[in-house]
Amino acid sequence: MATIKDVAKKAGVSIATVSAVINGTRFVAEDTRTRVLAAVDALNYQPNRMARALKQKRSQMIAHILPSVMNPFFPASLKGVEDAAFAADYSVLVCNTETEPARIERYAELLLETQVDGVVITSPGLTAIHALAHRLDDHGIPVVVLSGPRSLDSFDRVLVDDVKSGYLAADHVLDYGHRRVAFVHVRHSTTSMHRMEGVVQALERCMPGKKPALVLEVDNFTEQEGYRIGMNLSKKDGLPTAVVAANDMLAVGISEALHDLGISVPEDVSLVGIDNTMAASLRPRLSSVAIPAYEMGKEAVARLKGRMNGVKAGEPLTITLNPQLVPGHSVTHPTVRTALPSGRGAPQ
Amino acid sequence: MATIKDVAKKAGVSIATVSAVINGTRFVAEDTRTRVLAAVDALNYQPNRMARALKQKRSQMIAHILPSVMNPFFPASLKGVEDAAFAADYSVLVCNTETEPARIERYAELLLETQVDGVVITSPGLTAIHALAHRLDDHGIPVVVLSGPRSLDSFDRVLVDDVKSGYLAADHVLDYGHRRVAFVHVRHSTTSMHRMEGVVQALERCMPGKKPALVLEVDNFTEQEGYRIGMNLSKKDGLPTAVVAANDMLAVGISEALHDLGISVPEDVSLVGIDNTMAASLRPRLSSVAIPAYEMGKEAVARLKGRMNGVKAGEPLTITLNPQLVPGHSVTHPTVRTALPSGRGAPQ
DNA sequence: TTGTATGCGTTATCAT
DNA sequence: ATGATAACGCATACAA
Repeated sequence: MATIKDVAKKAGVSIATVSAVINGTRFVAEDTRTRVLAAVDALNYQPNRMARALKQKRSQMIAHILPSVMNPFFPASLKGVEDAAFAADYSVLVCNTETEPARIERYAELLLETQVDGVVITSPGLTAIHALAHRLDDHGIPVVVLSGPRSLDSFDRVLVDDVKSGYLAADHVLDYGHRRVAFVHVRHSTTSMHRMEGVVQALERCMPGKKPALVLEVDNFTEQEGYRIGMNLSKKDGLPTAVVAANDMLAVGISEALHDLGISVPEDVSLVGIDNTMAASLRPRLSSVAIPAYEMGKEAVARLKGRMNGVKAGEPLTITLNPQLVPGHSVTHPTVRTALPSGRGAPQ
Repeated sequence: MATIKDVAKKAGVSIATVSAVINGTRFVAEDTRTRVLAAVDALNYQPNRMARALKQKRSQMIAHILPSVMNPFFPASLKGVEDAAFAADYSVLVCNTETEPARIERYAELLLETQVDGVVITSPGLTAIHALAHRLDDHGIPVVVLSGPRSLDSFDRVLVDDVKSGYLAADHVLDYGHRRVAFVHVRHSTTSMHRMEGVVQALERCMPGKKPALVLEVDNFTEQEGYRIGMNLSKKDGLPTAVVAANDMLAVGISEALHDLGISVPEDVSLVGIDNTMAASLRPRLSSVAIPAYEMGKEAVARLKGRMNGVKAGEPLTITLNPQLVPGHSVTHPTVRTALPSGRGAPQ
């Protein structure tokens, strides 16, 4: 690889001049400039980012920490992050934590060693994540939280209104006349908690003082957990007429379980998801609440850029984007047979 | 950030000694070693990777070039790459090209500037990709091709037997008695071409000399294209009894189109995908041929490590992994009405 | 308008 | 067994 020295020699100038023409950091006569550029071209010179980073103490790299690249929500936000970073000449380091504390801690070290300029964190609020965020912050590395736990409130955040997401989902089935609505909640997830809150609000508004939503708990946002709870859906107080799942992957699992139980969607049970990541692949198409993951990724990097370019201090900024209901075909009116014990005609 | 100098001062030794104890690069007395480690601990010292990279000419970073993070196949391989890289203390730079030549070219520059130690390329065989691969190679940067075009045959490759994938998919429906089999092919994709070849082989073996598969062409591996072709499935020679899609995303789109047309899977038409990425979310569960994307990612990094540690020259190595049929519920026996006028009982 | 020289934080060579 | 010091490739303060 040609170095700046080679270019300088070939162009018959000093390395300072070469640096100047490359970075436009000071005036340089037109003819020398062209000589330099010619040399650059001839030698196929590429500035060494490591050297530059060392000198400038900026690596032009950001990291994106995410719990799992297999949940389709994250590739979407990752793409947003990558697009924005690419446009701003930053590289993106992916850090897949699988929510394992050991990996998170290891990544904390790594990112510090790598001198990344900023970090976008998407993750449930594990203590390891809190430690990581604060550790980065202590070293002056900007952190933006994307759709994370509300407890990370001393950082810039790009959030979506989770309460509203839950509200929209529940409201949708209520609109269709459902009154026995179940919510499938993920334990220890603040996101899920907020979504549940929205569900509860919608029910309360629709039927003041009435029995609240039926809540079923699972351990994480996976299809497997959805399947598991789906198989047990009728165990507790009998089958609900509508189910709101804390996310789409759960909904997929639930749908599968219902299918295996011979219960059909939406004829017997209506189903709504949140995230709108898998809607198209479910038959019938899943009604879901879309979260603008891609935009959130872009926005997160925009914030990061702000902080990296000097806006050191100042109040933490929170941007909240809006979820949006995307109706599919998994919700319909409750049928007589599931509503009442009497006369079960097949209302075809 | 504390530097090696600070540590040296605090421990009352030279920086050479500190470096030695950190890297285990030479003997150092037990007591000084402990003093150094104490200082490291006290100052929370983290070696600067940029400086190290500059000196050693190795950045401990690899890049993963992929066409789109939204197709679930790629997150799977990305995870394999990331896992293996993480275990070997390498960071992963994601380079999402969207198969846009401009982005690919820009990434070529970037990777050279960043001095990545190796690159895993997953991509269709665009000329920009060829250029990138050879350019990296010219600079001595190891390249491993993961499931890419066969034309990149001067590089190490981790492939899957695409012909066999197609064969397995077709064989599956043939086993069920289907004789009118359509293949949905993606134009300009060598992967799709090989899969088609497998389909053709299976048909030829099953019905020598008979009319080959019905081939329908689309422009890329997306659900949208699948939907489009699905709506036109019966246009050409009438409805086939079974459809093999070049990948799962296409299958999802096809399934959706069929649903919209009132044609049910598998009662009216059997459907098989390839990749096994979305099987679980389709109802009925999609029968598909699994590609070991995760293992391929791991294997690719293993090869990369080999090349990065000295195995400079030598024949390009190709590893071929095996696809595997994963039956779902989207395939069944052809029904009388779609099959032949004469007597085929509905077996079971 | 351009060149010289220093230092960024490491590793590695050469001494001692 | 350990210390000085040069060099990695670049940006930049200071000279000229």
